[in-house]
Amino acid sequence: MIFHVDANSFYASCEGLFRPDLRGKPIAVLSNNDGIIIALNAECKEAGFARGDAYYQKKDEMARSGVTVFSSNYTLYADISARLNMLYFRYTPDVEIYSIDESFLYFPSWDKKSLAETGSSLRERVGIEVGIPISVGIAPTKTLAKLCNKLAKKRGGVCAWAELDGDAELAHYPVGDLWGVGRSKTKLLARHGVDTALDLKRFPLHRAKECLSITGMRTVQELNEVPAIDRVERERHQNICSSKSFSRAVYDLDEIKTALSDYAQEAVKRMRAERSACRAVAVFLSTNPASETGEYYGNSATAELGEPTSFLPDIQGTALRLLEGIYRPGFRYRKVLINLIGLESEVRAQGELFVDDGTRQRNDALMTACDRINDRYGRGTIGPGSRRLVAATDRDGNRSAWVMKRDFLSPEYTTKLADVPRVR
DNA sequence: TCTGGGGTCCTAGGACCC
DNA sequence: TCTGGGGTCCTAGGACCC
Repeated sequence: MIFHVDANSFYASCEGLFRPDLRGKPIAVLSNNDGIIIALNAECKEAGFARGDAYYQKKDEMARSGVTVFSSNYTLYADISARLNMLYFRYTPDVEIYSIDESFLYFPSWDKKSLAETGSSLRERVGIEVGIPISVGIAPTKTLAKLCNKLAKKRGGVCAWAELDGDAELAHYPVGDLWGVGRSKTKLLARHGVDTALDLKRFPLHRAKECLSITGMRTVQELNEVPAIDRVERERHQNICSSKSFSRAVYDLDEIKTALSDYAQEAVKRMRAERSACRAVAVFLSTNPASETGEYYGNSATAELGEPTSFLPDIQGTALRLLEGIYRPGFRYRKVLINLIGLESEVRAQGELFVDDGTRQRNDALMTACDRINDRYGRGTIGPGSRRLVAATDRDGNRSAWVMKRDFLSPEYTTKLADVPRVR
């Protein structure tokens, strides 16, 4: 049996955790650059706000409704996520961490009663030890467990498939709300007369494969209680990408280069943390696609590296060269992205013939030293000489466009000594 | 002025292999 | 009337996820 465990309004719950003064009051968390609402608690939803709302449009209304607004604090959310999973591992060694706020827990099939009890106990323990509200869905397949979880949110936090009249529930469940059925599949299914989860459960397998491909067929199997979706348990990522929108339009190549250098350093740091090396680098540059003023321009370029590498100067140099190739003067650029592609184990990577191991070792030692300095004195303290063509703030202290806007950032309560809350 | 960031999987088609 | 059979690897683009 599978438990699907999901934290409710996770980012908003994390922010509320250290602010008991906000209990029962609306909370919203904003995206990078304080652009849109990406998480809101129940009180905030009740006040009429929704995920995806642009902050600058709702700002005044939110202030009137007494909403407390936070910028994204991923350091905090990642730490709380780790605490949740540590607790899940006490219940079963078999935990698949699916996202920052969702995990699948695998249990041997005990009798139904003790499973639902286990779900309630888990919820209670998490409430006491981590302080974040969670929901638990229990079913024989991942798709059904996720469905039960959605039902659980309205039914006391725990919902077991075995205790439901399955077909009756599926008949009320819109097919588009199922895991793995997005907008385009919903549209396509409607043409075949499939509107509810029950319709899809009864959809013939061979036809499902024809019109929905293998993934859609698996969804049909899972609705019929046949496990078909594998776990994703990967030692390392296949790609690592880093990107941020600028806080306003940027025209200047040097400014974009500075941002790209920063993202390259960030991506390489993450790659080195899992001891991987990449085979290729891709860069994407674009103006704001949503903008009604100004012409849209977006372009990307990819380059293979000589050998799989995690050496920042090589990766960054390649990225900057790619950027120069796709940059066109005169556009109002809003975003640049770097993607490290074809990741493999650094140890196993096939080396280039004429690069000697001494060079590799020196490069690695250099990168390790840089990582340590940046960990200790802050991101961007040291890096390749080509970065920081444009300073983070100008002479008057104005923030440069490539520096993220985060006006409502909460403290790093759990990961920075100076930010640990004081109690009396 | 201002609308997020980071991923995975699948498919089709081309290049190439013996 | 007729052109072999059976593969792998790679890439771009689409769909989907949180």
